[in-house]
Amino acid sequence: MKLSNQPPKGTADWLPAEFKIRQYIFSVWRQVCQRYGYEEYLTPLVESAEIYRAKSGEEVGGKELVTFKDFGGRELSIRPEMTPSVTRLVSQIYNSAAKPIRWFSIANFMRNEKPQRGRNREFWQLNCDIFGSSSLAAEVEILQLALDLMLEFKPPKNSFTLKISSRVLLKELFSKLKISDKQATAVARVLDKWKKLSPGAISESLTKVGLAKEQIKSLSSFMNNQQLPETPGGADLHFIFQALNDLGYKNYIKYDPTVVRGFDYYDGMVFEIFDNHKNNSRALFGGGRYNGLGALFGGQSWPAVGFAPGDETMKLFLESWGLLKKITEDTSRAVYYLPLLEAGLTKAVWRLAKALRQSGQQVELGLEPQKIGKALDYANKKGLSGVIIFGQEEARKKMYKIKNMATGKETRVNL
RNA sequence: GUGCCUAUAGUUUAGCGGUAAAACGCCGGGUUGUGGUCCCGGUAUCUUGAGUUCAACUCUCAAUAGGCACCCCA
Repeated sequence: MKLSNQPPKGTADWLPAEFKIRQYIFSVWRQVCQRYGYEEYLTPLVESAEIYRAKSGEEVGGKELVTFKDFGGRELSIRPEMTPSVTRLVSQIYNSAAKPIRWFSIANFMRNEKPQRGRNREFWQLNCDIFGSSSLAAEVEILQLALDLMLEFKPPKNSFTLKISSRVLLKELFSKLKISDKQATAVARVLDKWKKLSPGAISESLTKVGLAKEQIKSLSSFMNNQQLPETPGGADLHFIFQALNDLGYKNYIKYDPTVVRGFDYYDGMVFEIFDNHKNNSRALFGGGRYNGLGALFGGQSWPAVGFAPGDETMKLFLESWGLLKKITEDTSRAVYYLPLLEAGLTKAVWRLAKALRQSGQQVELGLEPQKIGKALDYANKKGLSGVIIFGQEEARKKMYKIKNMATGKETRVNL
């Protein structure tokens, strides 16, 4: 029987060329986070399945969950998101840790869903969070971090927009309109799709939830108003906008009441970063404040604000705006090729390779005897920066030559 | 879960009812210690199964795989 050499559906192999791209994205992420003083952490690939069932919602914590049973009959899941794991981690150390806690991680996740453009079953995410601060300064920092993560890739002007709103605004509005807590969740779901659904479909859905015409009208005028409402929640957002404007991010940020986000656990500021490219018009990633989750593990709750960009959407953004050319076009490697020009020199060549490596050089060794023409051809195709010529002639003179593949120049080095 | 599209060398694609082309890649040679160019050669049960036909890579149906959109979500 012939086995398929394709990776499982919804997963991807990273050949060296692809690996280079991912490494580039990850290293930019890591650098920017460290610049803000964030510390890196990692949790196990699997967690008890019930953590996700309790928290991640019907799809992500339900049929999209990849689970198996261990020998003790415990049901485990491959993580579909980081938030429950990091919440579990923080709950262990929260009381004794110096606050605020600033953490980030770069990890892979699995969701058993139908793959499509920008969405795979296995994907990687950066997770950034601040735990233990209720100050609006935490919101400002998280948003600034999100902006800097984008800007570090040197995107063109107007290539993306940070859209900000707050769940508090909805809360205030719901209370004013006398919408019950029971209705609130369902109403928020509908509002989340404001731009996708037609006005008719929206009022139909809202009527189904039990809202009166007047209530729907008020909701609609709120959603279409580009001005911040004059409420405590609006004042908080105003403070955030003011701070980001002062820091020079004015051109990238915008108030947008249609940003609601699907997850129920958001209870303060929420935001999404939109790709403005016409081929790729979508939310790249989002996040916000979620203060209530700590209680999941029995303890008290604590303030938290964070976000999580994914590797696939980020790569599409970079590709669309032509920001990966430098990475993909430069195939050169600072590696020397040391061919075996004579079978009799095998041991001497191995010793030379060892010595060069010990001095810090990257050396790729020829495994079988090879003509010098072939060796140069090989180094060329692999994009290696130089070839170390060490044959009978050189051995006799107790020296070797380094040939620079770009310039063709040879340098003699005595052994 | 719903809908649409696609399937030909390693890769990207052409092709016509009469037994397969190109480019690039890879391997070998031209060129036995000096590369990138050039030249020559090699590299395909046309996804699988059934049907229509004298004849199917080409038409029909099914299966399988992949992609895209919805749903959901980052």
